[in-house]
Amino acid sequence: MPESPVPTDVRSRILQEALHLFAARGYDGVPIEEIARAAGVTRPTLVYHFGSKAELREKVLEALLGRWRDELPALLQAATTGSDRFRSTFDALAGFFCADPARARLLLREMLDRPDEMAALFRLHLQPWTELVIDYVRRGQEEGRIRAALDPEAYAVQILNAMIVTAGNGHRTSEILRDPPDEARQLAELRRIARTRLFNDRPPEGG
Amino acid sequence: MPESPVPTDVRSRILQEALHLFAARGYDGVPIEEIARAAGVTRPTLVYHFGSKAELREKVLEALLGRWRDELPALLQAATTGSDRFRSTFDALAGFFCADPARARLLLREMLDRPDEMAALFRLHLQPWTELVIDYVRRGQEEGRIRAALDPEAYAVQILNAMIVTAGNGHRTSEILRDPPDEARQLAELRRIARTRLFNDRPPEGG
DNA sequence: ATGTCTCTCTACCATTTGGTAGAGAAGCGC
DNA sequence: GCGCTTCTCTACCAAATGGTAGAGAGACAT
Repeated sequence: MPESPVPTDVRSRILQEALHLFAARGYDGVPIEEIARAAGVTRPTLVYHFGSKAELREKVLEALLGRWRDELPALLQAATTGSDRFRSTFDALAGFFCADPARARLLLREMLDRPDEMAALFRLHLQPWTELVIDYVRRGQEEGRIRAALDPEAYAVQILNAMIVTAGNGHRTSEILRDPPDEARQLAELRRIARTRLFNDRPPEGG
Repeated sequence: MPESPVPTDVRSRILQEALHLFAARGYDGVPIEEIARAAGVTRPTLVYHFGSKAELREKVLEALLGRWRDELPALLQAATTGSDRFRSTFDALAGFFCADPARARLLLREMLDRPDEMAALFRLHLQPWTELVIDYVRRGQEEGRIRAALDPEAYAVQILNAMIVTAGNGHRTSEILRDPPDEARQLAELRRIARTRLFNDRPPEGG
């Protein structure tokens, strides 16, 4: 169970508890009183620091996207040095969300609750990186390494979506089945799905 | 915009409005007063018919899963008669959710809000069908038509998840990009992703 | 010591919300 | 007509919730 250490700073503690509670039960499902209690303070202290529940929501989201934005470059750069660039990139991205499933769950919830604002935030923080990936795919297509019939934008959205859902809901969503695959199996298959669709011809299959 | 016709029956009207409002803003985000108003009655009338907000939630979910369960057999059977069984099955399943995106969104929300109860309901209503699909994949693997390295359970969960997310959030979630693909493009690419991963060797690519 | 700034608390308030009580209307068998 | 059931309403209530007021404690510079 990947749990972050408890920060000493009050604001950080509130942000962290809010992230986990909002992710678990949704913005409307969690009274700020409960967030404050989890952070070891009272409600007025919370609103003193954040002004209102709505502003707390913004700050939680901003912190999450900010961390993503700050870690993405390092992740993607590290992904260029390994022997299997596809795998490195995939695992780095998946690792970010699996490090704390609450991140993925909060993103899912916010995309459902406020799709427009979320789209704007995504564009603001992440557009350069998504375009970088898409350009990379396009180049691969010109060079013949990547399937020509692949739709780069749709492919990227699909794989990213699948990753977020799996990271956020992985161990739960699969319990439809008699022998439900665990998160690791799901991520491994997702990686194979993504890889098989991506590259033009790959001798049998690895991981 | 796929909109269902307004039922004359009060209970059905309430159920339909509840489905759409819960899907749009979540169970905790919608007062039953608003649902009642949308259905053209007052709050006490709603609770007269459904007992409580929680029971209304159950009935909405039950109606959704029930309809799915009732339509699935016909869909899957129709899928066995076409020339391209994979495409028929995929499109039939996608069509069910795209007919009203609120269905997919409600499922997503409920999986986030109450994963355990949802897993139980899924098992109850849908397990036979999922197992049928998985057995079909296993047989295909034995016959060599389907990739041996494919994890049937994980594959099924991944594709189903992706379909639900795309149907529920398709036109929104992709707005990260400068040139966002519409839902049709996303579903088409998802179908190619699923097909490419599934079959062992398929001359170039179709749809 | 004194004033100021930061932070936290207790006590309070207004609104929203789910649910209930009880009355009234409409249909129906008799 | 009369009683019974079904359905809907207005009026009301109690609890939960977001937010405010104002006091007090501590740090710190002067």
